[in-house]
Amino acid sequence: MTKREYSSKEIQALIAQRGLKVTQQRLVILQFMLTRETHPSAEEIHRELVDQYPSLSLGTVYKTLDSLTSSGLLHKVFCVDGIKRYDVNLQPHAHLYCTTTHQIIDFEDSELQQIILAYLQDKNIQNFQIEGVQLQIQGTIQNLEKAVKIESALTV
Amino acid sequence: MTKREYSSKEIQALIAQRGLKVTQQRLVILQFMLTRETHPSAEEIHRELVDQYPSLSLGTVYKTLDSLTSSGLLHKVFCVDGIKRYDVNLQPHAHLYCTTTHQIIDFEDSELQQIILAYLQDKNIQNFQIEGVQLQIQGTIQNLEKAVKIESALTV
DNA sequence: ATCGATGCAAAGACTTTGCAGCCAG
DNA sequence: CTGGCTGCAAAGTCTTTGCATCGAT
Repeated sequence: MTKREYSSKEIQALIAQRGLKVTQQRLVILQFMLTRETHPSAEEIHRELVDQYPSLSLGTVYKTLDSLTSSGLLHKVFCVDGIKRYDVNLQPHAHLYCTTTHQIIDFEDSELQQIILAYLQDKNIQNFQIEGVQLQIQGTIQNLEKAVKIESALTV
Repeated sequence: MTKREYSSKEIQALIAQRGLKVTQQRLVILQFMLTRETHPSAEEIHRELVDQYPSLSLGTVYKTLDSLTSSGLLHKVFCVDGIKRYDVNLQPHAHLYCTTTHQIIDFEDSELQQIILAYLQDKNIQNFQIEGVQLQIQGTIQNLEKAVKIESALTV
């Protein structure tokens, strides 16, 4: 599964289009999220970026994740461990959750999203206005060695 | 959507079968969970029970939820709000999550579960052994007054 | 120049832990 | 009895908030 690369210009545009000021912190955090397949928490993001940007504060990471989320650039991920995690949300996708390693990996499949949404719209649930669906597929990663390789290649 | 009633004897048996001591607190908390369609957090459970059982402490609620979860009587629910919630419904089902009130309501639909599982088995995801799926449907409860009525009818 | 964004620190919310005493088995 | 469980309080973790200062537009 490959993510396309985003230039600094493109990332600036994504932020500006939402009416947010294009600050160094927002650029850095959004860029970080765009290069990740995993779904880091605020603390993980801060820990990974603070070496390169020592003045970046944890509070700013939280505030930035909030504003990027309310402007639709990120989504919160639901997760049993009770920690808020974030996901760059450019297309709808499901999550593979490994019950052994607790990793969350993207599973992009627009057909499946379509099927679920179509089914639900057809059902026409009483008194509930659907905004979206999130699917988590629980299981175990089989070929662990290979999976870890993929992971580390992505997180360089 | 109707839940079957459980007698005190049955609830005692559920606890004892797992090798846990049958204490007043565990009885009360499990009974409370069994009568709910929603998925309360530890604090909500405590708030609702403390009037009737004034000595019940919040710490005990947390510990009880932990032991009931590790013995398989409850499940943790995946939830974007970062709060740990628990679920007693042992049949597979989806959750309706209201982004306004943060309520989680069960949505039982075995056909939908079948459709999703069949689709995924057909896809035969590489290096991943599926154990199950969890679907969260995000949106807003429309007819709030009516919804609250349903709610209170269920929780008597 | 303006107003939103940042950094810092303090407060807040949620959860876990430690331990003395209690009670189910 | 006795080992597991409870209640209490303190500590821990994660997140939000308030405010002076800064910087993008």
